[in-house]
Amino acid sequence: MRNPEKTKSHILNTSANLFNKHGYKATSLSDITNATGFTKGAIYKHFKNKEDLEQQALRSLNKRMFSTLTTNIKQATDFISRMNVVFDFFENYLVDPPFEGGCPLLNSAIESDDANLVLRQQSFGMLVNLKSSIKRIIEQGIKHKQIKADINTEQLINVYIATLEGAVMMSKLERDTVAITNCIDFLKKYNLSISI
Amino acid sequence: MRNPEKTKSHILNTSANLFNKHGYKATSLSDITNATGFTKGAIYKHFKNKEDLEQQALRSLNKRMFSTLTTNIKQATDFISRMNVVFDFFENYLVDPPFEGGCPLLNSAIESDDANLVLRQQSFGMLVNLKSSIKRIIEQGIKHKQIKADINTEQLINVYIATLEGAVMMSKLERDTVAITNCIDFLKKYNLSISI
DNA sequence: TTTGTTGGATACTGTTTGGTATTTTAAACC
DNA sequence: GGTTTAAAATACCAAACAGTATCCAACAAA
Repeated sequence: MRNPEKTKSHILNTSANLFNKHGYKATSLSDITNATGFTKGAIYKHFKNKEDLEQQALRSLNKRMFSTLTTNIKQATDFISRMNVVFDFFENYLVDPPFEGGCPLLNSAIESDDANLVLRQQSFGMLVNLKSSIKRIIEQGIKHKQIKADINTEQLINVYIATLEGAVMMSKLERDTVAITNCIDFLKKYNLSISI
Repeated sequence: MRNPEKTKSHILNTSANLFNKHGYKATSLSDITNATGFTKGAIYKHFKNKEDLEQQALRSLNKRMFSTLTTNIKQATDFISRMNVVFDFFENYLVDPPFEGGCPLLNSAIESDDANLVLRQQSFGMLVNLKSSIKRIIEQGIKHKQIKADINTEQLINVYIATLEGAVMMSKLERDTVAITNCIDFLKKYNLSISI
């Protein structure tokens, strides 16, 4: 029962989880072979080298992350409920995680430095995507007069993301959801204050 | 010209910078010997093993972090200016960094997992310290009627730290101080809104 | 049934890793 | 000035690492 595509996606998914949970540098090929049940032969059949696997794994996490986020945003109809989707999404990293290890954007951003240029660029790209998703929500909110028009959009985007990502870090470190729920409550209250 | 104490502190400081910049796992002993000019003999004379060095290095970063923060807080006299000290402190991670690589709390919190228990506990301890520093500022602010008494102290602490840490991550990734200055501006405006 | 192709296992390699044993060398003391 | 002590350099080690070469076995096509 051979299924090369399934093999590749299995390696990709499990290694993505390992990378996100333990770090890219800290996850060795033998960790991956142990977790997948496949051997190095299978890995090097489908991926050029470990760096390539790391990049494709992060891209996979990226896709998983944004596919659920954007579909959920689309189902919401106004500013408040759309932002609540974003909040739920971050809260789920701790309450009902789609994969272990917290937010892949946060993790890859912190780990990647100049020695790991491509990974850095991918993290950067994820941040750009997240920003533009939120930007759309805010601009729609202004356009449809759901929130005040005089808000500083770029600033608010940065505040949302910083607060949520920082809260994920805190709640993960404390193994306690208080930080993330506190931050979300705060942001929700703020959203009400700018609502019309 | 031998000076064992100086040797130890030199190894400690340079390795702390390397750990904070490139990661604990990613920094090898040969990286440290190259950066310090000393050999493994010197390292293992002063430190039990690499793990011990990592822990002492993080403790050193912790001290450096909180010594400047607490002395600066003491010099401020009211809630607004004390919180501005905290904001400046975080902003300096990007504007005038005391050491490379950003916030050691954030970095060690993200990298450390169950495989690195002691490092995790140290990160946790740093977060606890930071929280209690801010808690004191808020409580003093309430006590001296500088801010409203009905604010949710624990929530606000979490919001401050999350926003600042998240902003450090963003600004570091973007190589741009906009995120951190935006977040600080937002928090300053909030502080004004709760001031009496 | 045989043959060609390719997915995946196995065996192997050179390098780097953290760590140790030993040696050299600088200072301290008598 | 010779001897002791300890700091640091050197030389080594086994294990782990990423990566490669080879081999085997499953499927497809003939």
